[in-house]
Amino acid sequence: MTAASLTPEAIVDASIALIENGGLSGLTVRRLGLTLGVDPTAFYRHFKDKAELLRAVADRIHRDVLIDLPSPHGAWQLVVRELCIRLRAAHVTRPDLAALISAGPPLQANEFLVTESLLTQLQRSGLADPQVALAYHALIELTIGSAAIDAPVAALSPDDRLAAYSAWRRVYAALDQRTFPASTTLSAHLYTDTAEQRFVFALELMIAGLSTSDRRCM
Amino acid sequence: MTAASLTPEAIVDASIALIENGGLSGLTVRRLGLTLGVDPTAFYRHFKDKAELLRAVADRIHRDVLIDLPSPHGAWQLVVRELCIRLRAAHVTRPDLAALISAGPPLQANEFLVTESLLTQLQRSGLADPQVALAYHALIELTIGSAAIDAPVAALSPDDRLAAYSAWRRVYAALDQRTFPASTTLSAHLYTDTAEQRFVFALELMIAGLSTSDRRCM
DNA sequence: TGCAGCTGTCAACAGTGTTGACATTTGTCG
DNA sequence: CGACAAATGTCAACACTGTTGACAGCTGCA
Repeated sequence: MTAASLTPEAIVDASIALIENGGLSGLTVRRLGLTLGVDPTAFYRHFKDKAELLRAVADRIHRDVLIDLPSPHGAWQLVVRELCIRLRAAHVTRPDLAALISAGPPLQANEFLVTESLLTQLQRSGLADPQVALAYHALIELTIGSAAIDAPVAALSPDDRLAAYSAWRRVYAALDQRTFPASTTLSAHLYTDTAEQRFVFALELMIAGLSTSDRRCM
Repeated sequence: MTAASLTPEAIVDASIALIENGGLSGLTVRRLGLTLGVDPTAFYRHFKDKAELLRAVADRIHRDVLIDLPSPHGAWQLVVRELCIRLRAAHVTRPDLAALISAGPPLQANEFLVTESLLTQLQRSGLADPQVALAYHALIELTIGSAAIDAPVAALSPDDRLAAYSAWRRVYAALDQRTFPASTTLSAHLYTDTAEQRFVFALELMIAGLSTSDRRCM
């Protein structure tokens, strides 16, 4: 037992701090020991692996998704919307972390809770059970995928981010107009606003699709 | 200038081969030199970085997305559907590779072509230009995100994959029925069929949403 | 012929995750 | 209370990783 100077919680805290400035690659076993004032390998007394640590970090991040969720009895569309926006935000603020959420069931407590919340809301939509499950997968893939893609940009300062966006628009605008007519024409509308706004558009698209019963119009 | 025994093309070929069995982490500079029968550091004569190599690999993968694309003059919904399915397939067969496609404009030729194709089709939908751009972002995030999430599972053998899926269903089924009523009830419908089928459901949902003009029904 | 540049080789550096042996402290039980 | 066992932190080391610099050889061109 030993009145351990180190606890799993403290290690996860330090890990998140390291990730928040420096990205996922900023979290190394040696740096972890350094910030905790402890030998690097002491970490292995509390976690089997670095992978196990990362799972614990992911779970900690999921913890904040559910607190103060506005009444789960409103329109299911709004609750689902809010849930997904929060889930994305939780991932996007920790660069690269979403990338390690592979397919598969959650292995930690808080992940189960998020899943349960989403499924509960989708059940209220009146969809049949198989469709509820499909809708769940669809929302998760969009949400986590969006976070994984945007995380590197989200790590930039607001100024740098806007600069990056306008630079990217310019890349499309500078293409040859003959071979890339659509790209050049639309360049002014690509990467506008924030990545979250663009995500919300996609999310509402998907939720709207779930709301209409006759959704097989192709 | 020396009848180089090594070419960028050959290096990219070997890199893809290494990635296809062993995932992204299977591609190391030393292993690359080993399979090419050459000193590991010879690689740096043709690429500035490993990052530059990865960008070249990504572009090579995008090359296969557009070939033999069925008539780009059919219903735009069907062409977009096919494009996204191919794009996802191209990424999912190379584990972890989708993860390195961060936000931002393509930097290589073939990526520009894929973007141009998608934008062209979306223009045919009759949406206004800003909505076309938003739709493009939405589809890309869903497609690449889905690939990034499913890639690790796709790397398994078919048997192992089905085994994993049923194991995951069992995880949800085994939860406490009181605190996780939705998860336990729906466990039989989670992770059914293939990941691609589930993706197609999400994709059709989104395309259907784009097809209806009055899509703001929340 | 000679020079210049491209190309592959070798040794080395700083960094990574991880393991084993060792020492110390702590809690539990006879 | 004393002794044993478990838990915890320390240290050195291993097998990796990407990357750099100096060196040597070959090529093509002036």
